[in-house]
Amino acid sequence: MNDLKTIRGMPDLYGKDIEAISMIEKTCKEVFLGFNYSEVRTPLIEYKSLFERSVGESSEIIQQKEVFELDDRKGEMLCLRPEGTAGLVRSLITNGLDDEEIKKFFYIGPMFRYERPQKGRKRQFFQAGVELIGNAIYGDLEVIQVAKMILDKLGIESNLEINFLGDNESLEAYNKYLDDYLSRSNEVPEYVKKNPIRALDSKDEKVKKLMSEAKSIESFLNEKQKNKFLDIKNKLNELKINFRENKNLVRGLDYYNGLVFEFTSSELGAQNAIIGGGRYDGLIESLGGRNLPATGFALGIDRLSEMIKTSILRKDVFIGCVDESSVPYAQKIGSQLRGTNSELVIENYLGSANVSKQLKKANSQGFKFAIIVGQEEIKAEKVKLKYLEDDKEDIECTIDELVEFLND
RNA sequence: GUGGGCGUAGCUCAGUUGGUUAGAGCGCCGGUUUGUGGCACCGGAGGUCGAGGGUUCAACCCCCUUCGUCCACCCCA
Repeated sequence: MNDLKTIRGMPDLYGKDIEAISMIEKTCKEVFLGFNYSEVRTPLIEYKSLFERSVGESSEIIQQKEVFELDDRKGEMLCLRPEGTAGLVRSLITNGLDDEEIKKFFYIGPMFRYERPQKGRKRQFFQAGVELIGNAIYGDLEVIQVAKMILDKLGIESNLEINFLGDNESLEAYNKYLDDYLSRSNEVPEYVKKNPIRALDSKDEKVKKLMSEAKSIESFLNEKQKNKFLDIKNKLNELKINFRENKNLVRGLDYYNGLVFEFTSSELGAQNAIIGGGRYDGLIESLGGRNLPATGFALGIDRLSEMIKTSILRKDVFIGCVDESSVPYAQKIGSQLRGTNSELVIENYLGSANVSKQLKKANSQGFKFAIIVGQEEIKAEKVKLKYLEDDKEDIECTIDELVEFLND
């Protein structure tokens, strides 16, 4: 009965939706490769325990059962990956790549979270991300530059927010302080009690009011950490990258520390983060690898795609036919054009509409040129090229001349 | 997991206090035009009214259940 429906939060993507998504993926890939990051493809399914150990027991992803679980028939609990970093770090360790050399990786692909869908939030969604692993000087800055370049290339307006969380010790101390501080009130929601640092970006008015009197995370940083943050801010200014310091910015995954950042957009409603990332210095070691520092970010491809409305596909030549027997000649023209220039988008019309309707189609589908072939053209070994966009005279020429013309 | 809105043609949506044959625009197909587009006109196809149950002489409309979708909480990219 309902086996023809898509399942909740996992729509079919077609038309403009997928146009925008694949264009963004292409742009991401170009930028990643341009910074010499190399691709890693890890499986969509991993042991669930991997995420319990990385993303963290206290994160909502694990807490609220936001992972799609499955049984492997041998009693092992598996799950669809809810994010990309854990799998990538796992593969680094699994394949013995966690040596001292600086490594730059990227990934693009679907992620899955069992959440209630809303604007900018699906159960299957697409992320692209980078991980910069090893003792990289100013690695935080490079990663931000990569993110910024993607947004610039896509022409997307956004705001960059940054914060500095310190190391695992200072984070722990701050969490302890908050726990203690918040326990004064009995109006603190459950999720804040479990992970007190979440009180920082809570939208709950009572929590907000309480937090306005609390100490900031800054007061738990030592001199070295404060200087590190100051240095990063100065360098961002030198790079002319605008940012806003947001002392309430925290990330939901337990492994983050040090510099964290988010690119946000006001166009997207409540789910306004389009890129989020930061440092995760302890993660590799805690998963069983070496003690290597690392930083990275993840980018929400679906969210960006909602900000791109205009069609970006270019269509060049529509080749139609007067009658069935002209089709082979039309296909010969088509394959010659494609053979000399694989960038051209060429439609060989295969339907049976009359010439007038064929031209209407060519026009409404946004082609730049149309060619209609029939017996006259075949006999004369010529083609007539019509301008659909401009009001110019038709061009009559041989196929070779046509190839030459379209390659200019 | 919580709260609220919405499910009628491929798309966007009308549909009266429950009443006979469920509509429009866009798109699609055909024609006006048997070899020439953007416009216009004419015609056509396409619906188990999301699904299941109930109330009723009668349900797209009321009730229950369920699924999907949207918005917010929450979470995060």
